Amino acid sequence: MTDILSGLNPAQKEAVETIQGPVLILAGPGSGKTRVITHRISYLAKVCGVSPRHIMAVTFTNKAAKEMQERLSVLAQSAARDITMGTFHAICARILRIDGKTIGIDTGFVIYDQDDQVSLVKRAMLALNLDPKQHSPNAVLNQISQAKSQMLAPADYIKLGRSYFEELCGRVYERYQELLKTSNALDFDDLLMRTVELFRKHKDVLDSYQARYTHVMVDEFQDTNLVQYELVKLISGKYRNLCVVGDPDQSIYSWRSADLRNILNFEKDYPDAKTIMLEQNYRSTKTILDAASAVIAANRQRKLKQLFTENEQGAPVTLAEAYNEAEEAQFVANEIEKLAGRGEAKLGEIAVMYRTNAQSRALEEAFIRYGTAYRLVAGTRFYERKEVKDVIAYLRIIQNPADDISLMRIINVPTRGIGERTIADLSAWARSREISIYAAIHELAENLTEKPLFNPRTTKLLSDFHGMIEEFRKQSAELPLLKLFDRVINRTGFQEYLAAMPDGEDRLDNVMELRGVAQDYNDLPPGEALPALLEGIALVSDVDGLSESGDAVTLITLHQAKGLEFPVVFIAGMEEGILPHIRSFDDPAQMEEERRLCYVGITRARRRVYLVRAFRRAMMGSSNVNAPSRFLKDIPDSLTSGARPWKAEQVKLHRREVELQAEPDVDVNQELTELKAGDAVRHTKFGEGVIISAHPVRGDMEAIVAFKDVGVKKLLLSFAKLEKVE
DNA sequence: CGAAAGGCTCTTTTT
DNA sequence: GAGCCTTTCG
Repeated sequence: MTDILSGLNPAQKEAVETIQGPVLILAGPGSGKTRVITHRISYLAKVCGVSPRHIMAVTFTNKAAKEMQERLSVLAQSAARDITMGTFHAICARILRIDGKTIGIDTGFVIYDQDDQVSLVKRAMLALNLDPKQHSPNAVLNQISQAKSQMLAPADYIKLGRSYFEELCGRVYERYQELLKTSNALDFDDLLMRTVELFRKHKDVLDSYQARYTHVMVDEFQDTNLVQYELVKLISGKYRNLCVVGDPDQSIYSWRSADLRNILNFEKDYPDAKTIMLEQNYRSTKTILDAASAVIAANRQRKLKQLFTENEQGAPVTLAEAYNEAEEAQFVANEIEKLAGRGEAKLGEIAVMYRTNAQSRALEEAFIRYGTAYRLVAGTRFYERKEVKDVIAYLRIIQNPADDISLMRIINVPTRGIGERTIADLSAWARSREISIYAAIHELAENLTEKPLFNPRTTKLLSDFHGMIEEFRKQSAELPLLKLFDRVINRTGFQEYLAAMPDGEDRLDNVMELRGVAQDYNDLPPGEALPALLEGIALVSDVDGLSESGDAVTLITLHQAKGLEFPVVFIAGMEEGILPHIRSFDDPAQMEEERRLCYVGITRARRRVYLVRAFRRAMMGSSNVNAPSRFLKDIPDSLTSGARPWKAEQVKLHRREVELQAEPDVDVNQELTELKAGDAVRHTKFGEGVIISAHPVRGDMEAIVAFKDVGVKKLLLSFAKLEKVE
């Protein structure tokens, strides 16, 4: 047991040993937080003899939960598995599967993701004769989600409604909940809110959970919302051994209703709480820590910490600038090649971080050109692909035919002659009777309606579809999951349908990848495998797929990077409008969050940080000139090296230099590079024109040319037969 | 009804 | 630049 405490500093030791009552651990970046949590659990189990069954540990991602479980090597595997560990959403889903029926939730419920939620909002709006083009369904959904995060039922929300928009959202919210109910579905917020509802309405259920969980721990507490806080208050209510760990400076999810007040007010809610500060950083060099501190120091909403490190000074933070995002990416790829070449860092030790997902594209292209291995952290993007979602929709319908959103997705995919008109009529009819669409089809197919709603042809089509789904449903109880999966792919004609598409092979690959995911569940009994698979899919997070294996550069958003660390970190897009993001400009609170985001990024690094910016950046088609990020100016010169300050002239000079550089792996045809903006040219087919712009692309030159007769064209100069005209 | 083509909006971040 | 929706034609 001494080994559990050995190697910990006094603050860490205190955090591990304080197991009675409420505890707030304020853990700066790199302060050994994860270590403290795992040691604390080990300590509880091994030293204090607390049964793992009585411990709950809430993590921010599934990956964090899995890793923690692995790190609990002091404990036997089976003991580690007995600990309730996972994200709030996963834990709540488990609770509702077991006890949800007490508040009227069917155990077979499906979980709606963002995509499904938007579709559902649209349906709700259409049903209310509201135009989804007038009010963005996304904005409405946002309001609904906010309401749910404050545990406001539609009626409560409507009462509060002040503006016209809020009144509208209230009505949509009401209908939205009705649709969820008929679809036997819960959205992400429901998982949390309805668990609270369960506990509040059914004291006996709450009692049983309270009796079980003598010790509750919550990681990343700064990113919890009010419902989540309420949840842990309830669950830990009997024993009050609640330990929350977090860092207000790393709170970056307010847009998801995370509420900084949770952590700032914890001591008020629990006056007897013990607060422990972990202030020694073991991760970063002194320089990196100083730079990060300089950035965060400008925030007003803070709980002050005195971070320090005994690590060496280390290299200065490298500042770099590029003309545009392509050049920025090239700089990053080039620099990584140098680092790897010098043996300074392996590819797997390097991460490139950015504010928006769209920024990954240019970086990927550069890495492809350089032949640099990389992995893009975007696991859920895979599940967002059409073909993947379609197959999932079939699987969901099999488990839960009431799922209208999934049904609408696939009722005519692949096309089977059930058109828009039919679907509209069907859905209106179902709504008028307050039954699900599938239930309506069922009645048609079984001839349960008094008078025929559709012509014989349509009725036949619908009843064929019904027969097929019924067949699947019967098989799902008998067949192993993979067999069922294959049956669905074949019987629906999905395979041929994809094969016939232009990019069919890729899409088929994706479906096969999904099959690979299903394989993990294949050993479960037929009745259990499908629900388990669907729940697994619904609750994955992006970083969950991030594997340690393979030597590759990690491309990751700043949000996803929270909780991770890398020896070398690049942050790309250090520009006004990107980081800080333009949407935060008019709101000081949001601006502070951008600052925290920057802070999180810098503090991920152990040895080296590069902050890179582009002078010009293409966004949503058009190209903008961006000023350097204000955060760069907060880092003292003494900590940095590289380009500064930025002047337009310098950028232009730099640009010229880079243009003169040959591409790294391909020789650009000298003749091609001689064509430049303003040159008059002649094309064999398009006739005469003028070059508007020319820039290098993958060892080639791409030119935008305005032709006299045929208008503006984009051409690759190696292919296009362009002749210079004097 | 279905395929193809053109026009439109959107992108912050995600369990 | 891309996915989604609408329009148009067969």
